Order: sequence, then C-alpha cells, then structure tokens
Amino acid sequence: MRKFGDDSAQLDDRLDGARGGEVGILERSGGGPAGRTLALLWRNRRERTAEAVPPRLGRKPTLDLDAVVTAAIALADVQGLAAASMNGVAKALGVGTMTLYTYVPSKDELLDLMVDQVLGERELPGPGEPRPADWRDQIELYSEQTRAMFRRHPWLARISTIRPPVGPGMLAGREYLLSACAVLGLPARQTNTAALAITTYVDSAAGLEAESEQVERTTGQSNDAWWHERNDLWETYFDVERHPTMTAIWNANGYGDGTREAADESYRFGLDRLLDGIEALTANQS
Amino acid sequence: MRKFGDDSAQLDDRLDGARGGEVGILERSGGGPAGRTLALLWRNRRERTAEAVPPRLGRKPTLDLDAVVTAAIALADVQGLAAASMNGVAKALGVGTMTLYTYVPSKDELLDLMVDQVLGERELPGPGEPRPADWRDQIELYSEQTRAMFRRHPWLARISTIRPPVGPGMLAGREYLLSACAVLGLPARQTNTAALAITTYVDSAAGLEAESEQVERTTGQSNDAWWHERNDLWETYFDVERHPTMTAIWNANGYGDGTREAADESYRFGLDRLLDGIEALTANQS
DNA sequence: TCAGTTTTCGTAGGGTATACGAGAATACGC
DNA sequence: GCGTATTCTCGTATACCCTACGAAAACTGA
Repeated sequence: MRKFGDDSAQLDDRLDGARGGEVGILERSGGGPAGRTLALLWRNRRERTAEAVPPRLGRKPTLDLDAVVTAAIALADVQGLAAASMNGVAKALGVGTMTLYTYVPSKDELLDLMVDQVLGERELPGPGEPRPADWRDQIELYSEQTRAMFRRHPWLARISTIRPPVGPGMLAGREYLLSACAVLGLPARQTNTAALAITTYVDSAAGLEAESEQVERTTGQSNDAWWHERNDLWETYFDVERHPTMTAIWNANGYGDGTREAADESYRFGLDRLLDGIEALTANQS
Repeated sequence: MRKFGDDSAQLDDRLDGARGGEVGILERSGGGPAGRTLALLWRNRRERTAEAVPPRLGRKPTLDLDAVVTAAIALADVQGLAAASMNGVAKALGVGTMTLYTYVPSKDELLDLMVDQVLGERELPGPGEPRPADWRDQIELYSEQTRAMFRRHPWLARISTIRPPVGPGMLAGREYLLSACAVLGLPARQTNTAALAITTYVDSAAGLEAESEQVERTTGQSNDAWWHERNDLWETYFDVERHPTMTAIWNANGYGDGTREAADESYRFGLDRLLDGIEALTANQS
C-alpha cells in the first residue's frame, strides 16, 4: 500500500469538476488526501455543499463510484476480502484493472468507502425518529443491527477500525449509539466511554461470530470437526496438571456444544453483563 | 495462502526424525496438517512425548525453528507485520528465502507459531503458584499482561483469533483466566462464558490501543493531527441536526483529550463495568 | 571413497497494487 | 464539419508477495 508516489492528478481533476460555486472542494480543503477521501465518502450528501456537476467535456464514464464500491462489497461478501482485488473488481465490472483508478484513488480508499457503505446499511433510527422506549432495547437494536451487518459482510472483521472512514455511515452509527447511552443521564464523558465500551465489545464479538460462520462455510469444516482434527492435543500434549481448571470445566460440560444457539448465548451474556455494569452506575447516582 | 498443493515432504521427514519410540508423531497422529502444526507448536514441551532426536545424517541445519520464529517476531515488532515476509525474515537471518521452508511448512504456520510464542510471554502464574487473592486483582493481572503483550507486539491485533494456534502459550493464558473466573463459584458454563466475554473485551480494547499507538509512531502523525486533517468534516459535511448527541457531547467536552491517560481511563472503564456485571451475578446467587 | 541423507537456495510462476503514457471518445468553438 | 481540448480507458512495466520444483552442497556411515 502506498509504496509509490501519491500523484493522482486524474482524480483531482474529477473532483474539481464536482465543484459548488467558485472554488472546488479540494481547493477549499487545501487539496490534501484527507479532503479528497472525505469528498468521496460524503458524495451522496451533497445537499449541504452543492450539487455534483458532472464535467461536460471529454469521454463519458462507463461506471460511477457507487458501482465500483457495490461490486467490491458483493465480491468480498461472496468470495472473501481477498477476492475484492483491483483486478477482481475490474473483471466483475467488465473493465480493465486500471480503469478503477479513475473512480478511486487507491485500494485503501476503496476499502474506506466499502466500510462506510456497509456501516450505513444498518437500519438505525435517526434523531426524532421512533425508537424503543427502554434503554436496553435501544442498545439491543444497535447490537442486532451490527451483528446482522457483520454476518452480511464478514470481511469487516478483518479491517482495522483505528482511524476509520469518517463518513455518513460511521457517523450515523455513532450518533445513534451515543444518543441511546445519553438516555442514562450520565456525565458527557461517561456517556462517551460507555458507548466506546459497547462498540468495543459488540464489534469484536459480532466480528468473531461472523468470521467463525464464514470460515465454517468456506472451508466446509465445522468448528467441531476442526477441534476433532486436533485430537492429538489432548492425547499427546495436553497436561492435566498444568490445566486443572480447563479440565474441570470440560468434565462439567462447561464448554457447551458448538451450536449457533450456544454462540448466541455467549454473545448475549457478555453484552448483558456489560450493560448491567453500566446501568449500575446510574443506580448509585440517584 | 495455500494456493498450491500441500505437499511438504521435506518437513514430514524432519518431524519423523523427532520421533518418540517406535512410531513417528505424524504417523501416530495420522499425519494430517493439524498434527504437524501441533508438533511444531509444542516442540518445547517434549517431556510428555519424548526427547527430540535430531537426525544424524545429512547436512547440518544452520538455523532452528526458534530462531526463525524469533526473527519474524522481532521484524514484525519493529517494522510491522508486512515486514515479516518470508523474504524479509530470511534476509534478517542471512539465508535464502526458500531455506525457511525447511523449518516452517508455510507462512500461515509461521504466523501461528509467532502468535503462540507471544501469548506465552505473558507472566501469568500457573496452578499452585502464588497469585493475587482478590478476584478482580487476578483479572487485572491478566488484563495488564495482555495489554503489555499487545503493546510489545501490535501486529497481534491484525491476526484473526478464530481457530487460533492451540499451543502452550494460548492454553496457559486460557487456563489462568478460567481459573481466575472460577473463583467466583459460578456454574461451569457461566464461568466459561464470563472468561470468553473478558477475552473478547480485553483482546479487542488492548489491540486497538496498541495499534493506535503504533500508527502514531509509524506515521509520525498524532491522532489529534489526524482529526485536524479532517477539519473539513465539521465545516463542510457534518450536519448538526442529524447528530445532536455528538454535538452535545462535543460541547460538553465529553470526548476528552487524546492523551494516553484518557485512553487508559476508557479501557479501564469498560473492563470495570464488565467485571461489575459479572460480579453482580454472584451477589444474586448467595 | 562413495552412497545415502539432509539442507540450501536459484529459478519460475501466479498473485498483489499501481505509475506511466498512448489512444479512444466526447463536447465546444469556429 | 473540423480541429482541439478534455476526459476516460487500459496495456505495459515495476516491485513486491508466497511457494513448487529441482539441482547442488554438506554431512555421515559403510
């Protein structure tokens, strides 16, 4: 990634075309790469800036950005993130590989766009829209929408969430979660950390869940079969004296079966305990 | 990964050499790839099987498996996971790239070995060894050791933990955490799910923290500077009406500064709330 | 000394992202 | 209707990635 220079005059031109008034977006924003990425992320919310005016001159484009992003997502959903290579996406769209670079500055940027797109797919009520009355039900809604998102797009779990795409999808998700946490009436700082703790757990647990199911599907090997393949572990290497608690839990059947219901129960257990802990703060306050 | 056939007769031979008695490990285990990986993971715990007998015949090896794994870890620590390519590791060791395949069947296996190695670096008391008396202090120990591990090896956060390497390092970590959770006297099933919830949170939060610090180091750009680069967001795209809670928290200074102390506080807040929730279960029981 | 065994590693082949530049397609001014 | 400026398309080349294959080197025991 970003091994070579970062020229991309092509795309600058394209974005200068989408100008709103006298000055192009990139000029107004200093033209940095962050400004360019923001312009792409927020392309569908142009009301606040200006209408996107497509350039009149030159050859007509055969695609648009949405088509590229959508194709990349579809490919990653079905065949895994590795299949969403520039080559793969181009082939799926029936164009040459390099054609994609007319629409997207780099693979990294494409990933950002994919991520924000699917983050925005979650059906979360905006401000003023009807939502569950109870605090926990509001969080539950967030949790279930996020889980469903990860299940639809398991590749999400393999993308780093530090310095994420700051697009409409991500912001809508955060706004909803924060507004749900705000119901508790905690101080602003605690409201934010509570929301942070919840995303940390939900994103991680939902990602693991989705990835696990995906691996079962793509390898055709159930998790049980995978463990069974490691039968040697217990017979040859595992030392009961060194692992008394694991042994005890095993003997008490504490590991559960590998069913989806058991995984679901684990997921909910962790989230419920976390919410219990957060809720307890308000009880002490009043 | 694993694009081509999976022959690796070379390594089978090597492991057959490390036999314990009449029958080679791989024969006893059916010779599957899982058995081979287990043999490599547990190479330093041969007491339970037999001594590793190095082959007398043939050219002497210039390296050993530990040297390869250690070099790969060192490279990933300093230069990032991408630097730990087969080529990169070989260069660091002063050998040809393909020489590594004498010691490791594939890059995937090398990653497994790296992961189990660093998991085992955590200084967690084994069964019978002295440990903190209080339950929370025991968890705290696990949490801090794990955080330190992620800080030393930020690349860990970018490796999937589904179907992890089932080696001595991973098992020691799980044993300790489970034994700490067992103190609470919950049913076996709940003890396990509680431990699962804790790892989910700790691994994720510690990984994010470590990755964030690493990105600040390697890009030379602080998180504050990164946000500042996205100044446009607020000026051009952000809609206050659509994001009232974010706005309110911002105005109440609820996002905190980007200092390490603030991140530490967030981390602890989430973990403490989770532990509160788990602990509350025992209160209801008695 | 030589045969058998093991390790070393160059080469080749298929994958990845992307810089560069030539050519095709379109719109506008004349 | 004809340049010409502009824009999009995409083949080629470069620098990486992993690893199969096979020849040569190094070592042991007979």
